[in-house]
Amino acid sequence: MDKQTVARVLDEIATLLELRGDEGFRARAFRTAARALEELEEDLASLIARGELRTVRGLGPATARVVQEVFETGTSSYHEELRREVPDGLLELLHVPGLGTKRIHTLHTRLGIASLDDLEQAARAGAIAELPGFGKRTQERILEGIAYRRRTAGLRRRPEALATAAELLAWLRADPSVVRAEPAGALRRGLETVDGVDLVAAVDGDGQELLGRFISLPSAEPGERTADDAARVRLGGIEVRLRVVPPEAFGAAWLHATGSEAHVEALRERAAARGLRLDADGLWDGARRVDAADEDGIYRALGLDVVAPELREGSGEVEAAGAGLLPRLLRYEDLKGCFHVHTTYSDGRATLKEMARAALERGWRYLGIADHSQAAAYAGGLRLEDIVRQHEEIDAWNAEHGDRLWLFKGIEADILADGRLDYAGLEEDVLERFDFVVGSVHSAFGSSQTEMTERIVRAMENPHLTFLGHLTGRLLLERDGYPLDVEAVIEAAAERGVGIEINAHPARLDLDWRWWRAASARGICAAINPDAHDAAGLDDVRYGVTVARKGWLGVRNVVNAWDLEEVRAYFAKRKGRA
DNA sequence: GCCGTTTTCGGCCCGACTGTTTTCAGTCG
Ligand SMILES: [Zn+2]
Repeated sequence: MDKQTVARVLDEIATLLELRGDEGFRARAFRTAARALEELEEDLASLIARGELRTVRGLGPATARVVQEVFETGTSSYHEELRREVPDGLLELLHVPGLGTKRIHTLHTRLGIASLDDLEQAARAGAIAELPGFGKRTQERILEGIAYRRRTAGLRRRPEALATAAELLAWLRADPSVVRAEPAGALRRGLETVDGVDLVAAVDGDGQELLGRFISLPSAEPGERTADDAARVRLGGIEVRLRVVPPEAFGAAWLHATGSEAHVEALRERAAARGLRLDADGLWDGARRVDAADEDGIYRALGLDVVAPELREGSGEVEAAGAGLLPRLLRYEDLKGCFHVHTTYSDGRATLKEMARAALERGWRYLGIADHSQAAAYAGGLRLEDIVRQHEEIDAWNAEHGDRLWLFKGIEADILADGRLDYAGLEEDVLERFDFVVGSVHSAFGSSQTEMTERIVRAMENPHLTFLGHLTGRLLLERDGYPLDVEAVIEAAAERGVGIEINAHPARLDLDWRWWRAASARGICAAINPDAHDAAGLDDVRYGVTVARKGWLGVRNVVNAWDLEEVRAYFAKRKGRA
């Protein structure tokens, strides 16, 4: 039982207390305890073994009891009691933008609302606007939030989908009848969200027995057969679709299950033009199977370079593959570091040195620290004295370890409502002290598209700005980004030589891959930034690499795939305009 | 619920923004 898990229970207790309408400071105490646990330098197990839990500042009798119980048994009776008391539906309502625990409590007690359906009914009937503290606008926002929730209900983000795929692939590959099993569909193409997990297995025999066991997996809800050679189950709320084929048909089956439809259609046309026929079972010359047990063989038989799964979106990749014009795509191994990493100086959960060591472990040559700026007060944004302290620590690190891992001094500066960068109004040129500046919008999401676009374009007028951070502000499956004329921003960024971040957090993946061909064509550089708040978060750059590949990007387009000296030169050139 | 003592209970709490108000509660990053 790790401290993160225990902290999550404490956080949920706090949320449940708030939903129940308890006095706010009690809930706060549980949240404080959760943070205290996260920031614990020491191992939780040894602390408990020594009976010193209570010595941790922020843990008192009640919270320490919960920690101890969760650590020993995996659950907390207090937590479970609250779960029984508070309707499950109330937790779901927290995902509706504009609704927090207080308002949900009010909705529950005044209108008996305990689910998304209840909420929708009440909003449609106009009952919510009548409540004190609520109004017409709030009611509208609630309906918008419900619609978004409904629209995205069957979708999953990549980490969850990949974990489900891995679990079932392991199960398939352990089966003696399975020759080969692979993921396919949108997951394999690297889409930011998927409506399910597609798997293809090559099997000895007809696979009927395997499909039978697949739909009655003990860990899944009972599934169903969808065709002679296919079935689907739901596992942890995710739909998993499996097709089984004989080994000689695997290449074509995998290709079809991977898609996209547009890509496969383009391949079919290409086959037809060569007098061949491509279907989900093979590539055919009349009745004769063209040898294509693997995908590569099919592409080659069609006179094409192999198209990486990420590019198979029907956007000219087949023509490019025929002309030998496919880009050499970025790989994870190309990365030499990354920027936009948080530490305990602001809201990170790992210290600067822990993050630096984690970067070393990954074989990186440099790391860009970028904590929050002072406007992000809640996130512990850096005040001027914090900046000085952090820069001293970075200088000391570089003096000692800079030959192995160089730390760049960066900051995630808020783009304020008027388009100024945080710190920009001060007498001394604070932003000048940094090697790079990531500019991000964290407030005033409600403005119009014109205002938001002007605000971000204005931020780019500050010559210190190096990268635009999570440009559209979207949170996948939580909310759309704010309204923004991305094309205009790209145009302005190109003119001013500002780079754009591929925020690699799996809930952001922002700027989206769909923009990157246009952006790179205008010479805009990408930075694959993990926005990491702990060491494990650094590995999110892998999701960012997928986005870059979907955007047809290669090493030259991605700043953190460059050598240390090149990055230094890039930053210096940006600063030179100041 | 936890802290910190002014040892027995009062104070805790980041600030901008929004929508609801007509001075502020609630949400959010
Ligand atoms: Zn941010």
